[in-house]
Amino acid sequence: MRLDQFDLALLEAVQQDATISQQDLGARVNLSSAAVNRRLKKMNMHGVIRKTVALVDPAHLGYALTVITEVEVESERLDLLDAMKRSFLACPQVQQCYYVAGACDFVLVMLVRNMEEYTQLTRELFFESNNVKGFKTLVSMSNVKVGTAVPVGSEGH
Amino acid sequence: MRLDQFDLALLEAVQQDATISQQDLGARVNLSSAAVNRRLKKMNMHGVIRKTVALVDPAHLGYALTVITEVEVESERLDLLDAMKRSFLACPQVQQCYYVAGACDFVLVMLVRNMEEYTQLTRELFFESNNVKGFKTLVSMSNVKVGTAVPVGSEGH
DNA sequence: CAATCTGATGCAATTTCATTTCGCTTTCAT
DNA sequence: ATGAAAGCGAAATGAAATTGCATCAGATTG
Repeated sequence: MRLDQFDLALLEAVQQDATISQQDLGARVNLSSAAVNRRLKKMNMHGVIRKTVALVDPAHLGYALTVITEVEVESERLDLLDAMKRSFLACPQVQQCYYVAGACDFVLVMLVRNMEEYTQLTRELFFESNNVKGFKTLVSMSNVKVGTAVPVGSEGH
Repeated sequence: MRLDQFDLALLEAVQQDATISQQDLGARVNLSSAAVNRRLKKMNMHGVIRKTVALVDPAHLGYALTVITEVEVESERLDLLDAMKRSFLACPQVQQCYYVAGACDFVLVMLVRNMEEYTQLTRELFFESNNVKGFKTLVSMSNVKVGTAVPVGSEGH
């Protein structure tokens, strides 16, 4: 799908705040609300906008700790990796999981209430997997930036 | 702010999809649309819901690569750390930045179009900082999970 | 124990917003 | 030129959010 300057401006706006009315969006980018509606609908259908969600403050739900874990696997057999991926996907505390090339194999970003919850999770996710050679835990002292906005400025793809 | 079962159910729902109408939400949790409206407004005001945003697919904007960088700093002087934090915050490609205890000092999750863009960013963010002892780059081969939903089930805080 | 205060509810009226329709303009390839 | 395709704005329609109001349950107090 081809995106013009209007689309990009809309994306930039709704990435910051999806509650702005289409009228206001139109005023901001110089378009009628009908045009805004059509463009947003199209971008939703084409998957440019994956979804629109409420971002909840973890602290208010008791999730005070962000922990980053680097996991090294024993075997790279595909079925074993898939099983691990599935267990990470299924775990609500796992906010993000990347399968990476480099020193380790998986990087996880997790949200936990306290260290006990984390150690409990390591048991479930790592020890019981039988395919984890080792893991390194990094505890976040400060979540400097936790953003969701994809850069939109500069050139198109 | 105290959250009851209704609030939690609402949070769970709007974390998945913030476009559901308040009527439908009400039907789902057994509440009138007015009550849903009031509860959502309250949670917005109290910061339980930080914001509601559209999640954009990076690939559609040409951001094909996710890179994780572990940065080790030279000095932990507060003013120097703050300067670094600010430069990370200001960089749109930096999706997340954590200041961590452990082997390294910062963990960054970045979104870039290609490796060139990344090496360019390392120049701006790391080499020009004069406070980076070294950094390790992990390239994501598979973004297994990139979620935003804070766990809501189980016990309250 | 009764009075009262608080916070939250549902209903219904109102207002705001999203969505569709329609006629018009532009672009581009015939 | 000409017709098809794409996109626009204004206005009509339909849906949703918001608010006023009467009410109710639970806690607090005299």
